[in-house]
Amino acid sequence: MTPNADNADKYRVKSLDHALDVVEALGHGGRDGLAVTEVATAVGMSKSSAYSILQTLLRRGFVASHGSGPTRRYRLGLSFAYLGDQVTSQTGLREVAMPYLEELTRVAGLTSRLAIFDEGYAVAIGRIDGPGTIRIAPFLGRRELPHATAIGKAMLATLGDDEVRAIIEPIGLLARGPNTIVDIDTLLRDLHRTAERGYAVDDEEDTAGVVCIGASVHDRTATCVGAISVTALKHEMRADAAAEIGALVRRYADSITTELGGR
Amino acid sequence: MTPNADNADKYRVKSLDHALDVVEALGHGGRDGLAVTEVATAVGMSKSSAYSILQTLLRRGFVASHGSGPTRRYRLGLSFAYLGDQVTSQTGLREVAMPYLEELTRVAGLTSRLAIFDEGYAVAIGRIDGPGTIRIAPFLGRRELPHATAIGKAMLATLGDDEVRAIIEPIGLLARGPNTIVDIDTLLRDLHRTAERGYAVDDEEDTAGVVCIGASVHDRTATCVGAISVTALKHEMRADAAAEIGALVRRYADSITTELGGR
DNA sequence: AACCCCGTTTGGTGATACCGAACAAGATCT
DNA sequence: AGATCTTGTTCGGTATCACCAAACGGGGTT
Repeated sequence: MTPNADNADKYRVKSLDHALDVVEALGHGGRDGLAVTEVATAVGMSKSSAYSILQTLLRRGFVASHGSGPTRRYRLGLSFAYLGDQVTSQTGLREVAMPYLEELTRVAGLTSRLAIFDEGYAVAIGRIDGPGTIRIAPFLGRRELPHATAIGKAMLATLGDDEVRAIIEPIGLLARGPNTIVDIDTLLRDLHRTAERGYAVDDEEDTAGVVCIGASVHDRTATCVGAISVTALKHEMRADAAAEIGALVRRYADSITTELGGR
Repeated sequence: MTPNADNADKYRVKSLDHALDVVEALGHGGRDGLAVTEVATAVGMSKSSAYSILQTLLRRGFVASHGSGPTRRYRLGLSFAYLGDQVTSQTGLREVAMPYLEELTRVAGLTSRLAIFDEGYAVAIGRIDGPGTIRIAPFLGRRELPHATAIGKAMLATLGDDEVRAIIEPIGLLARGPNTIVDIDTLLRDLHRTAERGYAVDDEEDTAGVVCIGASVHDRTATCVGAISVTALKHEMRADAAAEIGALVRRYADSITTELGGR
């Protein structure tokens, strides 16, 4: 028995893993949720197993359901809203930064975001939507590539070359947009320029047609604890406006840093 | 065997229930998280079981850990930030309402919130913090009593008396603050007045020293889909200011309703 | 009205979740 | 600095239970 024994199952609770599959499936399920059979096929398990898992999550408020009988559908419940808020609030950074983000969005007229580092990736923990009708980069909590985003490069630029290499090495320089930097030396040069001028620029490096400008935030020990950024469509931001916006973003980042007692 | 057979275990995945206990414990764990033993005692299970659950959640990004050896501590991971954002975004209401909330907070100088109905309770799904240093009612996703909050009463006031009774009956009129309405007839009178003037007032009914003013939001079928509110300390809001703020909140709620094509 | 589809229920069994106890490695105290 | 205590981590066995296949029943659709 135990034919291959990857050792990957050590301290793994299989049924919990299955339940997490269900949760993630529901997370991608969209507005009207998923039916039991859809969940079962999505995670590759039997209908009745999916049913039991859904019932358990339902009783605990982790999923909600509407409809009954053959029209019944399940989606994630409000418990996740509560826990997600707890997580993003646990970083005291968010409480301090959000008022500045609101002002930045109002002044610049652009969607702004707040992100932290998580195992080498940039993860947004706060967002203020701009007046535009289209929603750009709307996700919180999703890992984003550090070398392809303004928010990631702003944070990388605060580190030494060897630290950057150590972070990038396991992730790799994947091409995401038309201008993604896929060469480590080019990236390091870009980061040096970023450090000099005080703000990072993502010019269609992550998504075609989208430009971002970001700047880092520091705590009282002068270490980088996060970054803020604004996002715009390419045609909204002309080349000469970038420097102006960059200075603005940098100014707000510095204000947050100051309130944290940092730099 | 099966000595009492409550029938409560039907379609219950016990190990998943245990894992949810762990998640909730971590949710209340605060900034620096919980140690394995703390988790085990909090949920009432063995150390090794808690360890396996934590390891499984860790590998999936649902918890994060820092430290190692005897100083290792666990807290909820950023997956919850992502899923929580998904949940609150699934209600299209949030995307429409948040820009108005931002403006309302700026104009009124007070923390404002957006809430929906969830099985008779009011649940906040969006928030813009005001300039004050103290954080009032900061939670998202937590169920709040409908009869004791401005946001809840604003929604109740859009219903008929019998519907209100049907909602209140299973919940009860629990006393929360100094002025909580604990009598159903008094509540109904308050709701009638709320409907007439267009905004609800919570004058220390939920929390001592805190007053809230809320107004309901409607969709194109004229049914109430949620409510917004502002929160202030009692000494910040004089009696004559309430009517002014009430009209303001009501105006912003109407703007959201209009953008939804409603009323 | 008949068909079909899908949510719900049931029962059995092989896998496994849980526990108790031992091991190891920092932290704390003297 | 050394001893001791506390706490995270590992391991093995067994009663439990998570999973599946198949059957049931009720809406929705044609």
